[in-house]
Amino acid sequence: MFYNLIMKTQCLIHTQKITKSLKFSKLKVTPIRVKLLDILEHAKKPVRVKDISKKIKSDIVTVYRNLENLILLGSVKRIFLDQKEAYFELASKAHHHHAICQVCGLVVDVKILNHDKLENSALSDSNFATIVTHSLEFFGICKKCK
Amino acid sequence: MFYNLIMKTQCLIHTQKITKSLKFSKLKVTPIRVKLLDILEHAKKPVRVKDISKKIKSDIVTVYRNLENLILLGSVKRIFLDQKEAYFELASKAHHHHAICQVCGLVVDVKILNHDKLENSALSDSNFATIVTHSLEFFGICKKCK
DNA sequence: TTATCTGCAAAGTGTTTGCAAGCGG
DNA sequence: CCGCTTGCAAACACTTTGCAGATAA
Repeated sequence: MFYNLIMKTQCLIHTQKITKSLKFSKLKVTPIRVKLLDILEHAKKPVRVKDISKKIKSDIVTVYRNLENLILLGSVKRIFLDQKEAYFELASKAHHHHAICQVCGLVVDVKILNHDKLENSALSDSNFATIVTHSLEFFGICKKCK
Repeated sequence: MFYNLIMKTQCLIHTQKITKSLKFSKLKVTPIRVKLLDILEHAKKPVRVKDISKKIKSDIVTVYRNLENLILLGSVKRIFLDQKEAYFELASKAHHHHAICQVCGLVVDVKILNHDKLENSALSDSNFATIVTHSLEFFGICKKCK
């Protein structure tokens, strides 16, 4: 009972937060957007457009357009895990990388220290004026598939 | 004069090398394949299918199929620089990364030490059984565009 | 009410597949 | 001559665009 009440309260707070951030971005608060952000917030790994579309039962085009908006606003990041399709993540997650299982496709987050060192090293070797960001993905085999 | 002679000799040697490697792979030595490998060998940055197709004046499908063969044989690597299209590089190039200019699209190679350290760090943090490889791309602004 | 948002249809782009004709060994 | 290779047409998958009706503010 108590647990349920707590969950409901947390959901309420959570939805309010999403609503607030949409309003702040001058985007209308539509059920689709609330659900979309909710999915991203609770996702444990980068999500694909079709997954979102299926979960929230809305047209895939609408999902594309909303993600595009959120990317322009800086709330969402597009991730490249393979050439096939795009994956998406909340931009507010701390900078991290991914390990992808080459057998089953499992994706897990990887935190690596010394980003600055990496980027500085790249800076000096590339003769670029600035390095803005980087993407780093590891490919291997997870314990289940070994 | 001398210079020309040297160049011609070098080209000859080079073509012979390509021919040999194709024969070794049990692939027929066709003009398209020789030209394709020649382009890859002389490319200073990852190349796109359409560039190759245009340069060697052959159907884009043929280029796709030949690249696919060469990838299976381990001679060529597919690179992901953006979501749009695939880029290709000779696999024989030492493992390295790329810095991509967000303004003009310039791509330069970047060599970073300590790959093993990176992969070991990922290994311990991901709970994977093995890390086979990784891809690392830097995004920034080149000196010309600054 | 009005500007924004959504769903459907259709177009665009990169990649793959099927098949008949061409060519290397 | 045989089997691999090529080019063309068409299929495919992901993404974007156009537009009319629906909806949040």
